[in-house]
Amino acid sequence: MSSTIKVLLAEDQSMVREALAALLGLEDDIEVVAQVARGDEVLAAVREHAVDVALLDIEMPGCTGIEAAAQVHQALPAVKLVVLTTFGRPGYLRSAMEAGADAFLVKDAPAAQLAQAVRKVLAGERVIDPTLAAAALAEGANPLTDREREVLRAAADGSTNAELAATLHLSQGTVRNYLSTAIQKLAVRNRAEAVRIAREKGWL
Amino acid sequence: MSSTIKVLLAEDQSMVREALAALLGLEDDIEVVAQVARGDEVLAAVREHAVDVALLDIEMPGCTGIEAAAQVHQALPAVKLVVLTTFGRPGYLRSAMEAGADAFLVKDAPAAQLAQAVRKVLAGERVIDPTLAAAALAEGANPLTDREREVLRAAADGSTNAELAATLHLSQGTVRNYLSTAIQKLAVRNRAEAVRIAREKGWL
DNA sequence: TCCGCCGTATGACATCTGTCATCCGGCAGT
DNA sequence: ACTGCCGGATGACAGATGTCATACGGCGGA
Repeated sequence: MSSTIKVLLAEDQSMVREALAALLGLEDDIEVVAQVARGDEVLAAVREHAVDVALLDIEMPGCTGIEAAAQVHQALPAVKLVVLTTFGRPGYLRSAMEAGADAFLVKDAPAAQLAQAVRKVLAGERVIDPTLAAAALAEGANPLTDREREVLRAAADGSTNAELAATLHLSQGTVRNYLSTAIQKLAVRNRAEAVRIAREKGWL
Repeated sequence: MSSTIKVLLAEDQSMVREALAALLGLEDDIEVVAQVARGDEVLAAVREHAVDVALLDIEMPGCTGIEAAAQVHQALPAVKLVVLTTFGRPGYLRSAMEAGADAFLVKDAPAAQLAQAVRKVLAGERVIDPTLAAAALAEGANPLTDREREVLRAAADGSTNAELAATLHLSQGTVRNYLSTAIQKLAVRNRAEAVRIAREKGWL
């Protein structure tokens, strides 16, 4: 391999993004050819700059890094995808893998792993934290149905049943039913706990 | 000034911390002499390495960057303090200033501001985002009493009144009273919304 | 000294939430 | 064709939550 690895960085916080760029800039074989701050700008930037590896944060405006990964994976399957996240939520790992990600890193891993991951995915390897992989397998899949998830997500901001019913075009009773089943599936006592647990697991 | 500026970096996510170190390492006049991942390790590290400027993230295990700032400010008032945070919550800015911080930066500001802020605080200047300063002044002070805040914080995880009463050694009725007054002060409808709003404002 | 606020508590009341049984239509698998 | 699950709905009920009036001791300011 003679030429450098072309990397795109997608991360909404400029300071973190540019800091990561500085970090990768220290590596001789890696070049950050593009930076974006929104999920919905990833695909175009990857195309434009003939990127080898895209480094995607999950929490971004526009669309999540996981959705961006899915778009890139479908349009340009040769591009390698590294998903980088603050939260080591097992559900995120699962979704990232289903979206076609080649690596999944949490931001509290040592910085050296970043450049290593870039090189490894380019060599065809997959990079996943074994602890997290175990957790993802242990906890099983998301037990919530689509509707239950939507209602729970809408309830996360403290909306009342009446408001939920209005915004989701459902009857109040139905809202209560969905929340009730979600509460039972998550083995908790009330909607607030349900929201918290679903968030922690990356199921929201 | 002939010698370099000695900086301490406190940030719990290693990847971000080391990336910021790489960023600051590009500056000739700045040297990162210490890195810690916990708030409660800041003071000792500042002492040990004769730090000129401490760069503190707010969200950290052990204690928050704001608490760490207060400790350092009291013990070693000559050390300059830069508070760095993901969330531009006006209440955070207010607390940081009260704790003796010299600069307050949000992570989605341009990376170049970081090194600049380090130099400016050392020159005796204060660095504060004007928009955020305006927001902090506009929203006024935290209207919640100590107890109301504690109860609200304890309620944030979805605990029930009975659980709150038990952990806080209060009667259930008192818990309800505190939550009720907090709900009214924040002009919301229920505890979940109260938690959300208080979080957003940095009052929790 | 008196007023006001805080922390704490009680009781009563209205409303919201969570549970359960039951129902319907649609759709996928066997 | 039958079964099960999903989305959607109703009604009844129990328990949790939010509101209000009221009370008491302590403490700080006018």
